[in-house]
Amino acid sequence: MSESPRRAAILHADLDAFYASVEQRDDPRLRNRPVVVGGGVVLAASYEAKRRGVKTAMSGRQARRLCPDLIDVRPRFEAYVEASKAVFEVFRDTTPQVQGVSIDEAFLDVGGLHRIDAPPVQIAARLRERVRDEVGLPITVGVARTPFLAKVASRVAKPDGLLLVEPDAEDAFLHPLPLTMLWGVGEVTATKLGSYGLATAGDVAMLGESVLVGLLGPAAGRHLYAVVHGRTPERVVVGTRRGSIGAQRAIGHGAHPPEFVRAALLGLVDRVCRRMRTAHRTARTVVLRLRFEDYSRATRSHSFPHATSSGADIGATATMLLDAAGDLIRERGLTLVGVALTNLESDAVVQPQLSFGPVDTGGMDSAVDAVAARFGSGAVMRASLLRTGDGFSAPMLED
DNA sequence: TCTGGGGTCCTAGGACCC
DNA sequence: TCTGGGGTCCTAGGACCC
Repeated sequence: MSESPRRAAILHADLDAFYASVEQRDDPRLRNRPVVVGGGVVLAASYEAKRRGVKTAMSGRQARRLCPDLIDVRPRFEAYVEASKAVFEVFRDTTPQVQGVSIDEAFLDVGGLHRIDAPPVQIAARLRERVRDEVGLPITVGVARTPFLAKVASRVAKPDGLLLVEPDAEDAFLHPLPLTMLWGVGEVTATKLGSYGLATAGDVAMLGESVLVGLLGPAAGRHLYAVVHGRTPERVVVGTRRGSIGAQRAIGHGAHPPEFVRAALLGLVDRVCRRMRTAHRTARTVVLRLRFEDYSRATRSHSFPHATSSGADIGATATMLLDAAGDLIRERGLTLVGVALTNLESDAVVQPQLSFGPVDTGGMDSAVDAVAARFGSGAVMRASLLRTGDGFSAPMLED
């Protein structure tokens, strides 16, 4: 195995203040003005608002206190989905190796584009122009050897920027950065490390891996060690499917009648079941999410022996979990209820399970023949033959 | 400064199996 | 009678991301 060339060929493309930029694009009166999208809570803030201290997830009241001339716009999610699709078309037109991260960002591997006689930075510059011209939105691109470094580069370059991190300048780029600039280091970890006098990536780079593992646990410790030494995976990951589908609803403070909570929960169940069926998925685990007056949280879950998409089963299970959490709810006061479906499977797996067998005592070959005779040779390709006490049985997993 | 609606991944204990 | 190690699944909680 030969050493791969150290080349900055990963782009991280990240739309700036995405929801707010779409609103400013569609309504000229909002341009160059401090704009937030969202009602009670800030979902997105334009850079004019950010410069005044307004941040995502801040309450609307707090935001208006900081910025009295703030313009508050209701979200238009369809418009954002539409804009996202248009931007991702530009991404995929640039390279087939696109790894979506969220509605407004993606990693692009442009290392395999030998036909294009341009270095990755030029491809990145062209991408920015195209998104600006064709979709009308500002986008920042970081270019580096690994997705992680590209992500940090785009963070540093925001807004409306382009930043290349050359492979031989990675430490010089990374080490002066405060820990919170590193993707995956949040408030809790930064505070913990800060209590040991560690403020920058360079500070952490002086520590051994075992020290970090002792501080943060095996996974987080090893990950951060790899991060500060530039040893993060070089490839983008394409073709993964989501692992859970959920919905939740804030129901406000104060007492809520149990029937109200139950109805809200069943409404959420209905929503996630629809989304799941549209995605041709089934779920094996139902998770009830709760949040309380004191902002503490709790989850309750139940797994089925087999995956299902049945709204009736999922609704009954969610209701059962809610009833079982009755004491907790009465003690702490409920402010949010949610449901998530996890352990998702492809719905082909729970197509009618044709059970067949035991078929033979002669061995695998005759079992295969018997299944082929009954269901056609194609079925054998997709059947699992199970050895039983007296031969083989063939549960038909797909039809 | 008290916070909306989506997600991902990791940890840890207990049950259960070999 | 007491004693391993290793693995998987389930449940609950927590950190983090946008």
